[in-house]
Amino acid sequence: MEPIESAAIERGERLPRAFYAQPTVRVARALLGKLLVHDAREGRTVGRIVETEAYLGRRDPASHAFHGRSARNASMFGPPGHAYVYFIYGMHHCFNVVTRPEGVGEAVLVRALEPIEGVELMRARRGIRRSDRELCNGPGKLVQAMGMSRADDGADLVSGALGIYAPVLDRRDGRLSAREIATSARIGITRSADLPLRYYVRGNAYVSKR
DNA sequence: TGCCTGATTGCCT
DNA sequence: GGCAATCAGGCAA
Repeated sequence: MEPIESAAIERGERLPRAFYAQPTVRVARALLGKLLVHDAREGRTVGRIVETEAYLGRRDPASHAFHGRSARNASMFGPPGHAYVYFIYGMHHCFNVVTRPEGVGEAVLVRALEPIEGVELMRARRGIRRSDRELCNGPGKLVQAMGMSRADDGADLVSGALGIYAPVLDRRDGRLSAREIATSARIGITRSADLPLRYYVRGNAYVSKR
């Protein structure tokens, strides 16, 4: 993946609904290198997705959807291309992208971003003394830095203030080659802890854990 | 660098 | 009642 040249990485096309409806593992890998953009009242923040995890719904014991639909996970069962934002550990939120057709209940957790634009706004939200590397290198951190909240649960990523774009870096539109993507077990779970469903950009300094 | 722990609250096989 | 897809800070080495 190309390094950050400046704050001026050009946004390309916004990802269409069909992108999110694909198999969850494919979406989790394809999201690496894409730009998450949030236009908030205070300003725009943009981060390049460098780490994701796939959660495979009712066939995955580690997924919130494993035991079926509930009030908390309802948006996970909704149409693809919407956000699933949940509250965890009494103080943090995590941001997921809903995949597959409505009713299936699968999603991709976004675990880390490389800050691209609005870095000072991110720093203000996260605490002034933080290095760039500490702004978005974890699922709770990036939600805070991007100014997202539980209010974004269910938000449509295809239209609205929160969206994902394919950057115009080169002819590949930010797509990564297979060898640029590393795979590991998912972080912080106890069930199905051995499954290799975490994906991250190999060698990228903004990933949450090596 | 890496391990351990406290904080804090919504939700429930 | 117990646990959870986390984070930050403290301490030892």
